[in-house]
Amino acid sequence: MPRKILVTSALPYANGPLHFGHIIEAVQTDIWVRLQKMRGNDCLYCCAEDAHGTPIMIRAQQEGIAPETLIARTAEEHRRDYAGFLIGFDQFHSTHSAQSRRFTVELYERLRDAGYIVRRAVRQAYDEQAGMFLPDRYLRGTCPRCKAPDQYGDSCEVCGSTYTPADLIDPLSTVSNSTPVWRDSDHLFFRLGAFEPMLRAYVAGGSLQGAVGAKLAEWFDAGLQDWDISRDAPYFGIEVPDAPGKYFYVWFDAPIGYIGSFEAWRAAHGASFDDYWKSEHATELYHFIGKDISYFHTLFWPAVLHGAGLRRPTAVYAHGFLTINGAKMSKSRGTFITAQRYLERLPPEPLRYYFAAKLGSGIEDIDFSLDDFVARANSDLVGKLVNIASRCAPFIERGGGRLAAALPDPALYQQFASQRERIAQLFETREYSSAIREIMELADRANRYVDQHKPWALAKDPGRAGDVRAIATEGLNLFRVLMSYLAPVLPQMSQAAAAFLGTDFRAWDAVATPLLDAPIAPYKPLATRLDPKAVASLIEPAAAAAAVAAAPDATVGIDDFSKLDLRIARVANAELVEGSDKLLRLTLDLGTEQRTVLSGIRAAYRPEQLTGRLVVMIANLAPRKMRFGVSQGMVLSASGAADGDGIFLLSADAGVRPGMKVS
RNA sequence: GGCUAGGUAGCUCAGCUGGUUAGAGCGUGGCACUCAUAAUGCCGAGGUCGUGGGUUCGAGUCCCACCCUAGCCA
Repeated sequence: MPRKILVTSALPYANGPLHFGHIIEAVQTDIWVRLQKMRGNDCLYCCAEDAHGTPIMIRAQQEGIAPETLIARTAEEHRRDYAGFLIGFDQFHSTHSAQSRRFTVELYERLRDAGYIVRRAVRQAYDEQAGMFLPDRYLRGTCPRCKAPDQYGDSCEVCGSTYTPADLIDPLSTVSNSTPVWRDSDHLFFRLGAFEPMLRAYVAGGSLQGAVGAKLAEWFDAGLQDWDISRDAPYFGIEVPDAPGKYFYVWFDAPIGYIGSFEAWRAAHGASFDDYWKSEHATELYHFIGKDISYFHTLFWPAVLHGAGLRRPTAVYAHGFLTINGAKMSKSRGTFITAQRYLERLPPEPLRYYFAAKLGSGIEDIDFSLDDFVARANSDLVGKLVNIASRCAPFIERGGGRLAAALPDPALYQQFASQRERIAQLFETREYSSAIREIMELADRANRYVDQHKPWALAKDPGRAGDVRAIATEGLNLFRVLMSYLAPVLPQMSQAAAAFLGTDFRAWDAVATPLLDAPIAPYKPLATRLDPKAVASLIEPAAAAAAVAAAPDATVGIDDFSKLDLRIARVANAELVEGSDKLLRLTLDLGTEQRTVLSGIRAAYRPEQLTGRLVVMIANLAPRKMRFGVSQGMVLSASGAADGDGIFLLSADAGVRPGMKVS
C-alpha cells in the first residue's frame, strides 16, 4: 500500500536571489521526494514564493516598481535556479495568490471564531516622513547596554544583547533617516499559550529531532507568548477581513502558502483536500526547513493548524546552516554564493552529490569547502563510480555490444542488490551521508572486482572472450545497482546511465534482478571532472577587489607619505581588553614617551607573544576614542581580504631601536 | 548575555548505551597494473580526540569550568 505524502521545503523570500542555503535545503528535500517516488509512494512536493512583507514593499519602492512586479520577476529567477539544480517540484506557487489568500482568511476566521484571536494596542515606532510603522530591523540606534552605535532595533551585534526598540538610544528610521515617534495601534494576537498542552504532547510525540525538542523545551520554560499576527498599512500582504487597514504579518500567511500551493496542485490534478489537511492518518505531511525557522514551524504552525481544525505536520525536519570554508556566508567576504553564480560555472549534480555526502538527520552546520568539493566530486563520481562503467563498457562493445546471459558471480551481485532496503532506510531517515558512504564502499568493491579478474589480460586470449564479456557484464550490473541507489541524488546522470544500459531507474526494487542478455548503447562519458579554477571562482574576489578599489589608482606624492610619522616602538606591555574579543591593549615605548594603543590583532597574537617585540606604529595618528578607551596611534600589520587570511605584524631588522623614524 | 548544537589525522567526516594497539575517504610517500576521464589495486606514514580540572579499575565517550564556530532569543 503506497504511502500518501506531502512534502514542502521552506518558501524562498521574494526579495533576493537563491543562494547555497536555499539550494542545500531544496536538494535535501528533492532527494527525499525522489526516493519516495522510486519506492512507489504517492509523494507530492510543493513549494511557493514567500511574497509578502515590509522588505518586499520597501525594496519595490526603492526600485520604483510595483511589489507585484518585483515578486513576479524574483519568482521567475527562483524557478529558473531551482530548475537548474534539478529540483522536481510538483507545484511551485506563491503566497500572493488567490489560494493563499483564501486559506489565510479562512484559517484566521476559524481561529477568531474559536476565540484564539485577541486584539490589543501596541506601542511602536512610527516614521512620520515615510508614513509607516517601523519593523525592528528598520530602526537603528545606540545599544542601550553596551552603547555601541548604529545597532538594529531588536538586538546588538556588538554585545549580543536583545532588547525592544523603545530601549534604543537615539533611534533613527532607516527608511527616511528621520527620528521616529511612538504611536499606539491595535494589533491582532494569536493566543499561542492556549496551545501549550497540545504542543507539549505534540513535541513529545516524536515529530521533531532531539536538538529541536531541546530548543523547544527552552521556549516552553520561558512561557509561550501571544503572537502578533497583524501589521498596519502600508503593508504588502493580505488584508485582515474584519479590520480594514490591517494586514496579516507575513509569517502568518507564509506557512499557509504550503496549503495554497497544494490547493493549486489539487485543482489541476484532483485529490482530496481533507485527506491531506484534515486527517493525520490518511497522509503524511513533512516540512523541510532550516534550523533558524524552527520556532515558526514547530510552535506557531502546528498551533495555527490545530486551532483551525486542520491536521498537524507528521514531522518537521530541520537542517543546519551552510558555512563556506568554515565560516558563515558573507557578502563582504565574497562567500555569498548564489545559485545563479554556481550554475553559470558548474553542473548541478556534483553539488547535489556533495551536499548529499554531507547531510545527516541532525541540525549541525554543513561546511562547503571548495577544495573538498573538488576532491570529493572528482574522486567519488568520476574516479570511482563512473569509472566502473567506463572500464567495463569497452569489453562489451568489442564483444558485440550485448551483455552476457549469466553473471559469473551472482553472489556478489546479490550482496550489492540486497543493500537496497538498508540504503533506502538511510535516505528515508535523512542519513544521506551514511548512505553515500555505503554506496561508495560498494563502488570500491566493484572496482576491486574488475581489478582482481583482469579482463584486459584475458582479452589477449581470443578463446576467453566469453569470460571477458561475463566479467564486464558483472561490472556493469554492479554499476547499475549503484546508479539506481544514486538516482535520487543524480537524476540526470542516472538517466544517462539508464539510456546507456537500456533500462530505467524508475523503481527502487528493479535491481533485484540483474540485467542480462541485453544490448547496451555505446558508452559516452557520464560525468567529467570539475575544474578547480571554476570552483575557486565561486567565491567572489569582490572583497579583495573592493579593498584594492578603495585605494584608487591615483598615486600619492612623497609629501603625502611624509605626513605620516612612522616610528619603531617596543611593546612594553600587552593585555587583553575585557569585553572585547578582537582588541589588545598595547603599551608602546617610543624611547621618549609611552603610548596606549588598542589594536584589533587578538585573533592572531596573544599578549605574551608581543611583550618586548618591536613593531611599526603611526605616531601622529589622531587619538581615537573607542569603547574601551582612547587609542593613541596604530600598529602596522599586513592582512588579506578575508578574515581567515590572518594578521601579520610588521617588524624591522635587528639593530633597530625604539623611536627610530620609518621612511 | 541566556539557550541549543558542533569542535576527532593536512582536508571532510564516522565513532551506538564509557572497555583491548581511535576508524574511513581525500591528500601525501612507496609499489603494482594499463581495461578505464593520469582512472584502479596493494602497502605505509599522519591524531596527547578544543583547553583545564573531576568521577571511574578504565573516558573521544559521563560531570564541571573555560575557549572557538554556528543558530535562536518570537
